[in-house]
Amino acid sequence: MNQKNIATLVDVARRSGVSTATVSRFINTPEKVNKKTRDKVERAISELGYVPNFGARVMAAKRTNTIGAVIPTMENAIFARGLQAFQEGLHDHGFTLLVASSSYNPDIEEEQIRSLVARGADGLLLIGHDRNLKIMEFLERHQIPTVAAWSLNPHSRIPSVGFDNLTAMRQIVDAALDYGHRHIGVISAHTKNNDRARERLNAVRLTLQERSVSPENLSIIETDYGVDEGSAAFEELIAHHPSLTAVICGNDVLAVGALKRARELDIRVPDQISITGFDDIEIGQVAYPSLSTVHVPHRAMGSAAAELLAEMITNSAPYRSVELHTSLVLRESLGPARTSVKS
Amino acid sequence: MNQKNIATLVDVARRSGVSTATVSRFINTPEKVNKKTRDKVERAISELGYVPNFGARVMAAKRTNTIGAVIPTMENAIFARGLQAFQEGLHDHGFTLLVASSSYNPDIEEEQIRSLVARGADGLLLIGHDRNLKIMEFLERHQIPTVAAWSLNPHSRIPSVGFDNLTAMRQIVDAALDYGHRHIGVISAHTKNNDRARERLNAVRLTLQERSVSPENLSIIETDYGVDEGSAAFEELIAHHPSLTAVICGNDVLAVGALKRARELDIRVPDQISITGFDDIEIGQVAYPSLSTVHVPHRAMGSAAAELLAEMITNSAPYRSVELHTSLVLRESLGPARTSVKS
DNA sequence: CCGGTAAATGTAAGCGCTTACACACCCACA
DNA sequence: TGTGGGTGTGTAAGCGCTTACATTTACCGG
Repeated sequence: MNQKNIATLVDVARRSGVSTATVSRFINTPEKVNKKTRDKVERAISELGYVPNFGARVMAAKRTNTIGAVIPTMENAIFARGLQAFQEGLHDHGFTLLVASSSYNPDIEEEQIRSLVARGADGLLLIGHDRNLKIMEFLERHQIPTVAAWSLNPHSRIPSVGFDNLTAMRQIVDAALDYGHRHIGVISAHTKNNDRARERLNAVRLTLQERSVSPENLSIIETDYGVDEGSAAFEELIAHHPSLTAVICGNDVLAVGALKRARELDIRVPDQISITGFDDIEIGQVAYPSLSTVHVPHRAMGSAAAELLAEMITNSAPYRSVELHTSLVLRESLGPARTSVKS
Repeated sequence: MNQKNIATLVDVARRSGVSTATVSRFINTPEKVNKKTRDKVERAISELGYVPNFGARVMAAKRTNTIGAVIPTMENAIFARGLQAFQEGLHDHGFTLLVASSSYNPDIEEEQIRSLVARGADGLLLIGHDRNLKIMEFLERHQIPTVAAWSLNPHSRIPSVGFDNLTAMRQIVDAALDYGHRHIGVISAHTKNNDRARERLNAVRLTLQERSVSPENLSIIETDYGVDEGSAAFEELIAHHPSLTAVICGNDVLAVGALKRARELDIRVPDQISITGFDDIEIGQVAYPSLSTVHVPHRAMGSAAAELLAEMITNSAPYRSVELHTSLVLRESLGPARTSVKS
């Protein structure tokens, strides 16, 4: 025991009268040690309250059974459900999940990735594909199996587990156009360093173009993530563009913020204006009116990511991506465009 | 370099023509290294893309600048905001946060605590005070500074950063009674292994008793955490107890579920029945009708916990708890009891 | 009773880092 | 010119574990 009074492997070995190797075997491959020895060691361990030192273990064995995930934020619900499923999936494969958040800041993301790798993460889950070359090379050099989720990019050096944000967003834009909306506002998350937001925004542009709606009828505002931010953006949008009949939001949280402000301003949704979201998280179904949105299979995505990563780590399986599909959820907040253009 | 092609301290030392000690100093205490040497080492490090091995570092230095947090769930929003503030506070003190979740299962919580400690966490944030003696002793033996949040317990061996759940819940029960409610339902989270839920439930019992409302007028249902669980509990409650005029929920998520089901059943809130929450998370203000609830200063709690923990680690400061205060948030979902007892 | 094989255990060499201690300078001062 | 005291560096001993390899033990058939 050292001054901190913490038992080490050596203490256990001494106490149970065997060698350190045997104790180590007891911990890692108990079937290779004799039943009687096993009992002795077990007793010593519990008497001493011994816990293997993780750092030492990693150093000697070079694997940690730990997977790291770096997500943009813990504060909001988007990633929570998928992450929970991811964690459950990993658990089934004997891995532990460590989560860190980047606040949507690429420098912090890089720092967190390095920190997780230094901590011996056997694999990594990242969100999206937007990150600089340096960090990608770092990951390659360290040969850390990595997958990117919530996004799909066949050109990336790392496999994706996710859905095509462009196609997904198109579904709901098409729906809005089908309802007759021709003057459309968009509340988007910041598109810088965020491929998901960028693709969703792009989807709006492309769909309008395809269906011959003039770009002049499109008003876009980018904002931070958050309910209040969504509210503020909504108010600004309709103040400057009173002719809008639909506001497409980049995610449910922004949409719910817009919904809330609409109610506060006595603007009836969807009678006077339609509002749509993206993600299909709980907040959208309890909102009033309930939110029309794009359903993302968060849990399936988390599980698939866990599966893929486990595969990559244990069999060093080849590059493989998993594509998931989204679906339209039509609830109350999207309705026909009002006939009179003036409110 | 080893077979994995990862640079080590030795490689850096060789490349920059100095000793390993100097490289180590460069990393930990650069001011003790001569400017010229510093430049050489710096160049070598960046050329090699060197990252210190965390395990080795921990083993040799015995501190990690890492704080662990074990929360019951990531899937829902309750802990998210406080945790984000906690993380920000830690960051200011140079600590990194690692989060693990226990799914409200004490065995998993214990496993996660051990895992975090084995990983060299310098300190720990836990939720509430309900845990067995064994794990408390483990923490003491390893001398891991630990604080418990979201709860307050002067008798615990570890300091609290939180609020008195009993007092807090009383505020809203009193408000309901003031509105004339005398037949009250409660949708509580499971109280086993959850001191917060237990105290909140207790608050309802005590308050009714003090104000001479018969326990027979109180109907309690315990359920898992979740919107759908709240909905189901609400439906069951009113099916069995049609005379209820108010339903007090243990948290906002359950309350929002109740609200949602009420709307689906065409029960007008608060005209026919009042519903209250606890926590004051976003989902409550976007719900319809908006939720009357108890505001918990999540961010302040997270910051205070970070402060306290940093203090405990760096100065090994003495035991000190921080009490925060909650406040009533009256929105739409709580109103006067309907005069006719029958709906 | 012996050689041979398999099972169980021990020995000891690292893993990549930090840090106590030793050593080499260089400068100021007497 | 010799001495005291910085300042910068180097040397090398661990930190607590895993694991290749060596050794011992147990048991088999002949």
